[in-house]
Amino acid sequence: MLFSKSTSYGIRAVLYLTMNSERPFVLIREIAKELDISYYFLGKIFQTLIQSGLIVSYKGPNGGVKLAKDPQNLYLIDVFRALEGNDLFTKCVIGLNQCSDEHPCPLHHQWSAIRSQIYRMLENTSFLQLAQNTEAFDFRIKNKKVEISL
Amino acid sequence: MLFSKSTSYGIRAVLYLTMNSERPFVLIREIAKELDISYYFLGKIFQTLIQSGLIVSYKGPNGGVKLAKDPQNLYLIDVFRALEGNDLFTKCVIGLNQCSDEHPCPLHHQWSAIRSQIYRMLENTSFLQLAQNTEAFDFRIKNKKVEISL
DNA sequence: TATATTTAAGACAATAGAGTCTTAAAACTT
DNA sequence: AAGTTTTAAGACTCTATTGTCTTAAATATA
Repeated sequence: MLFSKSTSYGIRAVLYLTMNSERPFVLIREIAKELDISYYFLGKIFQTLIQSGLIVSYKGPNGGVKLAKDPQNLYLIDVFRALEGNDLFTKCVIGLNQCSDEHPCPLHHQWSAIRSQIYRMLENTSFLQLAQNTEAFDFRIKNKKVEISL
Repeated sequence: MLFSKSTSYGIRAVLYLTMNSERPFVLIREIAKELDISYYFLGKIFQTLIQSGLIVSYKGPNGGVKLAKDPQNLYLIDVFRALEGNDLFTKCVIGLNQCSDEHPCPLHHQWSAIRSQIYRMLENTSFLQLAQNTEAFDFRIKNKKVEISL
């Protein structure tokens, strides 16, 4: 999987905040409920995003979380780096301790090309774009309720 | 990470077998030693590859493992599917239970394009090619020994 | 037949990721 | 000041992956 669960949840949550960026603060509890994510787990994820400086939080009544900056300047790569780290872009695809353009592994060149594309996608996609497209095209951001058959 | 450790080890081991495909059977112990992989763990990985029909094994003296078919017809995607499964190509990139071209998630279209490239790379790269290139260009397939500084 | 070699399979341990809960700290309300 | 709301942080559990070990089964050799 490209994204861990933490990263997937983080991206969806930040997108939710972007789509609600006119509001002062949004409750983590609300985001968790709206996106069908465990409240406790999402709380942990926000701790990381806050420590990374992407999100600002406020305690107490009327508190919650909000974007630390304009969603126009907030990119997928920011959330990815905060939650997933940078290994995808620095480590050898088959796990060798030394692998470079000069001394590549057998998959190095092919993988480098694809990895650059992933990087460009994450680097060039802002949360503002995502939010606008999500609204314009009604993209899905939450799980579909499943019918329980008895 | 694109590949789990099992998949990375599996790819390297199958490549090793391809580069030794003139030999009747190769010991798992030898592969493990040559590639700096735990013998026990590699044994487990070979069990899966054997059950998937990619590898043939033989017990007892002069036994070991070998490719089940010509490396010209053995592709990265085969080992990937056997060890990693097919989730990368079927599941939503941000983990939604329903996500399709008709009802996509916000990253669906961008990710689909990249995912197709990954698929093509895995599908089009045979182990024979990998082995030939590895020999021609002296690609790395094992870890570099690290200097222990006292 | 007895012994050595090698994979097969199951049990087990260690680690990391995912998920839950409790208490503390901060901020507001009354 | 007391109580309520909300995030912060730490402890803890659960699960999957990774890694190790032991025993069984198959094969060859002497």
